[in-house]
Amino acid sequence: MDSVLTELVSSGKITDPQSAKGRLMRAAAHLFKTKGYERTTVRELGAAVGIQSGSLFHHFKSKEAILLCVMEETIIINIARMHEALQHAQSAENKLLALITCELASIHTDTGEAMGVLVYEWRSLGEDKQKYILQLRDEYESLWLSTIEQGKKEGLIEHDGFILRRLLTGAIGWTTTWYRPDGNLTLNALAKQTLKLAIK
Amino acid sequence: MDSVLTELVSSGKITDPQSAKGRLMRAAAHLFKTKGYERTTVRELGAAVGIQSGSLFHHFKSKEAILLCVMEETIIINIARMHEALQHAQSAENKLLALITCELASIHTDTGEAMGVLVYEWRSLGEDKQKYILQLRDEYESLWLSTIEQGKKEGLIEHDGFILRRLLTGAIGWTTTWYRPDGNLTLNALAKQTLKLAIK
DNA sequence: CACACTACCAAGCAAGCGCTTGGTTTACAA
DNA sequence: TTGTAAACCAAGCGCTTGCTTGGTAGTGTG
Repeated sequence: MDSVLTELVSSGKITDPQSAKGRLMRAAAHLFKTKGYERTTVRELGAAVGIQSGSLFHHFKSKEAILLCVMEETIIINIARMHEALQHAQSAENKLLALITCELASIHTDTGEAMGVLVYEWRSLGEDKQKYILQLRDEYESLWLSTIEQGKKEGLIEHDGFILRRLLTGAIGWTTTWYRPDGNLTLNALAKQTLKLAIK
Repeated sequence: MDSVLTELVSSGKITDPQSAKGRLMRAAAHLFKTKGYERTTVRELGAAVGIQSGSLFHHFKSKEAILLCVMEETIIINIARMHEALQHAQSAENKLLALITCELASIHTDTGEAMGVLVYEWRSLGEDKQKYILQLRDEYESLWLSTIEQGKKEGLIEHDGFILRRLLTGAIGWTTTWYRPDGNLTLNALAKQTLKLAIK
């Protein structure tokens, strides 16, 4: 467990992955990612952690609350990790590479399944919950946009900032469907290839 | 209605959009895209075209069959349109621009909602149906890969072909979440910006 | 020991789901 | 006019869904 994660757990900002609730959330992320939220039943969810379906509602007040919690904590973790990664980079190119690597890692390491849920299942949230998640997302995106702006000032980037970020979001997010970390292509190599899209 | 579409309709390869079945499929694509397949009920589907829910099953043998039909015809249409577009381009750069423009158009014009369904709802298909759709998809992808290979031979492209195509797939597909054709950015301008990612 | 609290189970309710059924209307050809 | 088939309706069946309820075992605290 990395230091960013332990810090978040001990400060109470996210659920301890070791706890019963944490294990439930991991199981939920797995099922929501592989089967989709709507096709996952509370009975499957219960069985995945070895309890009755009704007992879930002792930990969460609804199925939707589980989904929300998974999404919320995933964003919080990855915002924190991105902040951390940015601190070790100075030039725009290094910062951009750090962001790309971070985002790829968020999809292909521990938070991977939850990130998939975040992207594909947000429509299953009620309207007000969607707004809340979108708000967290804006915080995350501002880290990207300010780095890209620095890149434009340094003459590294020609594209419009918003368009470039959105194209990159798609390119990186889509890797969830094809990239496998245990294959020939390392995550860092993929990050470099992706960086090459953005800069000349 | 473009000539490619009329040809496909009159040869019986796809359903006439004017027919009752065609209107139903368009309504289904709209609901599946905006609400998701699982969250769309046959009662809503019926109401959208002004018939009882049970009457749907006169046209399709199941709800899943509607989804499959929407996906199938959408790929067929867009394969045909891409073939057509490639015939008017010679250089790798022009061909690549044609492919990008075509794919963007597929997402943002008449087949747009159905394309969204194709990308986001394939997990709702049974296993054998998924395989069938994947097969059609391979046909579509081979058009991209051969064009990219031509680009590498002409020294236009540095990236690995498979990786580049997949990054572009994501970048283009993601535009469904943010690009609006009625805004300031034209579809052709967006295509050019996207092309700039791929080539030096 | 008594009390409170957390974590859970067993049972099942109300609602909504996809789909079936039997019958009616409409269109058109013989 | 009659026969046939397509298009549709009204009703509802059987099942699954998310969630509730009432109760119980285990654990720590005064």
